[in-house]
Amino acid sequence: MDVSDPEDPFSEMDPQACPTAEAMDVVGTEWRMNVLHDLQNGEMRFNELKEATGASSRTLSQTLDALMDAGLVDRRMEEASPVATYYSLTEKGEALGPVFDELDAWAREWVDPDEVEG
Amino acid sequence: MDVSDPEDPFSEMDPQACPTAEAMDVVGTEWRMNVLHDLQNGEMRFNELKEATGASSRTLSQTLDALMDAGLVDRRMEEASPVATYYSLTEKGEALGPVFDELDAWAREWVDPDEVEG
DNA sequence: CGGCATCCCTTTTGATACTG
DNA sequence: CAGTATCAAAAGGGATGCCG
Repeated sequence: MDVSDPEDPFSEMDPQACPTAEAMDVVGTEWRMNVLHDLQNGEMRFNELKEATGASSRTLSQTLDALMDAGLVDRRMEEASPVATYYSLTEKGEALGPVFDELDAWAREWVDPDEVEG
Repeated sequence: MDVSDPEDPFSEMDPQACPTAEAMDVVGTEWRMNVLHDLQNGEMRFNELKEATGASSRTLSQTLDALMDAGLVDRRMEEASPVATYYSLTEKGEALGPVFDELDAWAREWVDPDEVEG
């Protein structure tokens, strides 16, 4: 009479069950994907990312927090007066490049701006 | 004093600006990615997806709705008595295969179950 | 400039119940 | 089995103000 069904392979979606599930847990939000995508072009400052993604400072801040926490993004701060912060991909983050490349290819092939049919 | 800054290249993130942005708009949620990923292995029934993804019937229903709306998923219903519905990827949906392949590869390479360092 | 705190509204999601 | 409807809780996200 255990709570969890013994027949069930993974009672409640253990992310461990499938690495891809873990991956989606980390990358699976639009904000995170957008930031990651934008950073593929190299390091960017907070406000640059803010404008590029359209996120509010609060949202961007949280997103970057999550990404740094996941080890996908690195922060570099300059000790200057107005403070300059630069965000960039870690090796782990850059390793996602191929994923975005494929997504990009897919988008260009299947997501047409006007659903062109002619 | 207009609300939108004339200097701003794309006042409010036109998805059209970048096809990839569009793509992320369509695939960029964990539920959608999970369903899409699960369907890569072939057609599945509603309840199978429900158990596989851990989504509630309401959530799964909405997710499938969005995916069908985006033309990524197809529905096939059998006119039997208890009603059997099967969901599968459309050509457009299957075209996302490489994306998941890459994501999978990345996950296996960078997302270790125990963060193994040995 | 970077980013945290607060207020508050919107969206998402889960339970639960009900229908064909 | 495959959903839909309803309700209430939780998370997400924007606006604004403030501080280092």
